[in-house]
Amino acid sequence: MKNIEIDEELYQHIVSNTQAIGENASSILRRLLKLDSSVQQSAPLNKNEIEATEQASLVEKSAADDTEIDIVEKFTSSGESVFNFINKEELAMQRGAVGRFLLILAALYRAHPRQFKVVTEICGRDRLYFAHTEAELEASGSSTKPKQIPESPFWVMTNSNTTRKKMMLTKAATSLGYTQADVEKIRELL
Amino acid sequence: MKNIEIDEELYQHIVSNTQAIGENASSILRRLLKLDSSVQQSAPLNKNEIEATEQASLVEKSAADDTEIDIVEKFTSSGESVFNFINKEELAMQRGAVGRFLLILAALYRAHPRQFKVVTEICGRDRLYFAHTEAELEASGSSTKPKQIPESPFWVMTNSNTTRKKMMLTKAATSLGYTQADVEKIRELL
DNA sequence: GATATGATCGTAGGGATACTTT
DNA sequence: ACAAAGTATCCCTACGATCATA
Repeated sequence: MKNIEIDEELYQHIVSNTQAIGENASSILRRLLKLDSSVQQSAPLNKNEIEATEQASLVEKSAADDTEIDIVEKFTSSGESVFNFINKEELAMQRGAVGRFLLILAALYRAHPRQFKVVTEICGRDRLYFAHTEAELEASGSSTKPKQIPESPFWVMTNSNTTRKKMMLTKAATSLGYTQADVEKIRELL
Repeated sequence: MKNIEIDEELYQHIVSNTQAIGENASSILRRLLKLDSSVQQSAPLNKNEIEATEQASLVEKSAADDTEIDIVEKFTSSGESVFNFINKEELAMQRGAVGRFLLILAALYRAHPRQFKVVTEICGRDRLYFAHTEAELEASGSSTKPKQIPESPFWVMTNSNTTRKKMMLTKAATSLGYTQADVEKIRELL
């Protein structure tokens, strides 16, 4: 993802062409510029079709990268990489970074429920970032805004800027054994 | 100045259209979007809007006050009711009533794109509740908080309590020809 | 300084409720 | 004066950039 700076008026023009809740700038601009979008969002695909498509492209991409064959095979054979638990549309629908953050973490947990506890070691100078209880996080700082990772017994600290949330994701994915390339992909989901 | 986040590929597309050393993003985008560099033009109609407009005028000409028969025929022949466009999980995921409200309206629009314009007649004492543009709603009151109904050319007024939002849904569903029982089901989705 | 981390506080959305109009 | 209907203010919560601190 890249950030560009544009003037107020142009910004309003883009915003006024939003066609879906939570639609991002890229999607709007691609429509306005009549560029192909990688994901066709208006097509009435059902869930199975979407999943099939996403998995296909995932395998394709990973298979092309021969330095990481071992890990790729492990993930794809067990079917347990985060990418199998990520729903792009659900992500896109989130109002802010916190929603996406939690969704990505939930996917990581679902893919690695047993190893997930290693993320517990990721923390700041004083503050804990991940824990099993809300209270632990609250006790480690002020206004940590703990949130439960959906469908998991873990909690995360949420009071940080987006940069730090990305860093947290990066560390978590790395701890769980993802390759540099996949870590990057995960980070960019936020 | 505003910052927007766009994907890598789109960024490259924009960069590759630079026409002067040091040209900024706004300037490039304005050229690509064919926007005047001094005065904001009104947003060009998108495909949906154009289609809706054409369809609307057709309906107007052919069936001015026989809307109901039209609808009944549509139900029985095509079997396209809102319930085919409602995704319960998506609904449940919404943070507040506004999100659900918009999703339900979007489903109603998808099920009845041609007849949907009848909802335009639903309004309060001064405020318009539904319209084709944000500006119309804004002009009809203060802080009306207009929101676009996703994937549709319609906008709704959003600054009301939940009770009124339910009422709006009830009226909309009724106008579109749903039975008392189905109207009730739709209302309760919110 | 320079860097890393913390957490305050400005901003925006949501919608109940107090207020206004009929 | 009272009620009903409708409006929009304003309080609350969430988010996360930015400034404070180590």
